[in-house]
Amino acid sequence: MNLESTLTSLVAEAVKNLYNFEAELSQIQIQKTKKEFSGDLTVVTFPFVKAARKSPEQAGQQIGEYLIQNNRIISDFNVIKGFLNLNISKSYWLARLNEIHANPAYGTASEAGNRGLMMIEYSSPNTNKPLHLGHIRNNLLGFSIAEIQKANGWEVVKTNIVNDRGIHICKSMLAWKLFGNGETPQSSGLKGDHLVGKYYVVFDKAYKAETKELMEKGMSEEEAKKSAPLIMQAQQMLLAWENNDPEVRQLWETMNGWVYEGFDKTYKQLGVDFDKIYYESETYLEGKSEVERGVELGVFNRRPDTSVWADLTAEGLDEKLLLRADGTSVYMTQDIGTAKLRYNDYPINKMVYVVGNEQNYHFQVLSILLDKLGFEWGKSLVHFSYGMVELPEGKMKSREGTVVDADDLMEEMIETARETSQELGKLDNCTPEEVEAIVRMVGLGSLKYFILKVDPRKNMTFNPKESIDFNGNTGPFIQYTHARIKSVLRKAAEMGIGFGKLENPAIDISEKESYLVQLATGFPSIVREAGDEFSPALIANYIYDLVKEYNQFYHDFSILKEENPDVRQFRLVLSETIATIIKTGMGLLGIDVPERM
RNA sequence: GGUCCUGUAGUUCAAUGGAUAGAACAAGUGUUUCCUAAACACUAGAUCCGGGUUCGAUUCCCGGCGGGACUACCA
Repeated sequence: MNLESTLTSLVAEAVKNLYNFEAELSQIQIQKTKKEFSGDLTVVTFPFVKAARKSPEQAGQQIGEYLIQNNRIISDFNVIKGFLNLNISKSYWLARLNEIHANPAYGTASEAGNRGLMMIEYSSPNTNKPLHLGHIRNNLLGFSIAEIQKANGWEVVKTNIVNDRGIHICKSMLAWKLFGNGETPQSSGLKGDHLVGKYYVVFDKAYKAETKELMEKGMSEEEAKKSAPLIMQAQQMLLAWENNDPEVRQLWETMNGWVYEGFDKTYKQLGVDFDKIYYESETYLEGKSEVERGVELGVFNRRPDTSVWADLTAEGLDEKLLLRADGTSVYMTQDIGTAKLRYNDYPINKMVYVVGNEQNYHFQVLSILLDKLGFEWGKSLVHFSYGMVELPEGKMKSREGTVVDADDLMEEMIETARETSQELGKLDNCTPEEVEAIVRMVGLGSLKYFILKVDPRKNMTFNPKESIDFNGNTGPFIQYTHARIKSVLRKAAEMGIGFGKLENPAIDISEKESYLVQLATGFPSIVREAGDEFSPALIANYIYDLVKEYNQFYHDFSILKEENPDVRQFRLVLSETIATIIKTGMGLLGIDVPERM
């Protein structure tokens, strides 16, 4: 039983005995004492003053006295208005520190997978262009949430649905065929996804030129866009693809293959991975047959022009198209099919989609449609919706070339980390391999932390210059603290100073130190909360707090020179504990922490 | 028009309904015989507006105003 719940029942008991009042557990609020006040934990006594018929101060005083008489953990208390501040005994904190220190998996669930199977879809790229900054947020959030849910006892299947078919890839294919001169990743030296993306841009330019020309001949913009030769050829290509035209299929396989090679490198650099990849080309037919089934069930209806619609006006939404008049499927159709296949493949207890908030409506509809089709899990799917990433100059627009490319950005972050550590002479004693590994961890850590510390729902501004900062609430600041602690511990080992279980409960530790232990004891509940709320930001900000507190206390403190061996041992144990929490916590964010830097 | 998200220092971000709304960046000044100064300390500045619920509201509810997304026979 943890301290909070012990105290909660104690307070309930106190209130009952003192005032003959049966408090509900939710009325008893235990919180960390604010830094400016003396004490470790605070009981809010406002809810009891009515029943007690006492002033808040008197009630606090009485409850405090009761607690101190009936419990050895509490050593002292003070009352300010309706707040009863409790001091927890030092020996309690020492005992807790021993417990935490002895558990290398501290903060993560002891039994893996006992809560069921959670499938988490994230990334979900189109194959016509490389990944950009927006995908980075998606990938980092998806991966981190998966790690956090694992730590909370879920079995997790990470999945990716690749949009490998459709008009977009046909545009790239057509442009490559017409203007590519047989260029390949090998011949051009371009990464595969970048090469295919290049031809997507080529298409767009040529297409624009065509529509402009048509408009100059007096055609309306809408008409011109529809009848430009290039777009018509692309549509024909899509049709040929659906009809299994061997030549088109061959080109499609080749170009998608290039893209996958490129994506693999990006994913690897970013440190994310998947357990199962679905391809839309393999799932979209399933969606069509599900929609047909819906028509037979009478939950969808077919119009005279043979297109199929779902009427969602009863749910306060509009009507939604599911199959076009020509029988081809739309995005929604495919998602229905993919969902069904997934549930056939895995015994899923919870399905999570990590997809941007521009698709909130889509998932609202998907949930209802699956429910209408009779899937009992339809209603309970989770759309983990996150906000857009904007640049200081505004939104990213591919047309205006303001998109930040994922590969370039990662490379830039690593280079900056390299330059900074060179300037500071930090890595002079390291081998080239070590340097490489460290600057990579730091550069990527900086990027990842910057993105994950923000509430996912909010749109965020990414400033490439400011993000490459190594001070303040940043990844490198946390990594640095970890490295520094490790350095002290190495030194201790060299000096032959051992430290294990703390035996002497009588040593005098300061308020600050017991506060640090207290913060450390809060780690598991933070992990749990982050799981419940799907919030990596919670963990990020907790670790920053911990690190900041630790630095304030130890920045000029010579642990190894401490004369009293018991105190020295305590500080080493505390430091190592904090290093472990940093490592575990950052691990949940997908961020590596170096042993030295 | 409709649905959903969002509004906190100059900027980027915090705050289970609780105490004097926290950090960081940016500016200035200090602190290294020491384990790593990529650090630490000190100095100013903010809850969009109006109601309601409550002992108590940045938080919950209602109404404005501002920002964003969606509302495609695109994916």
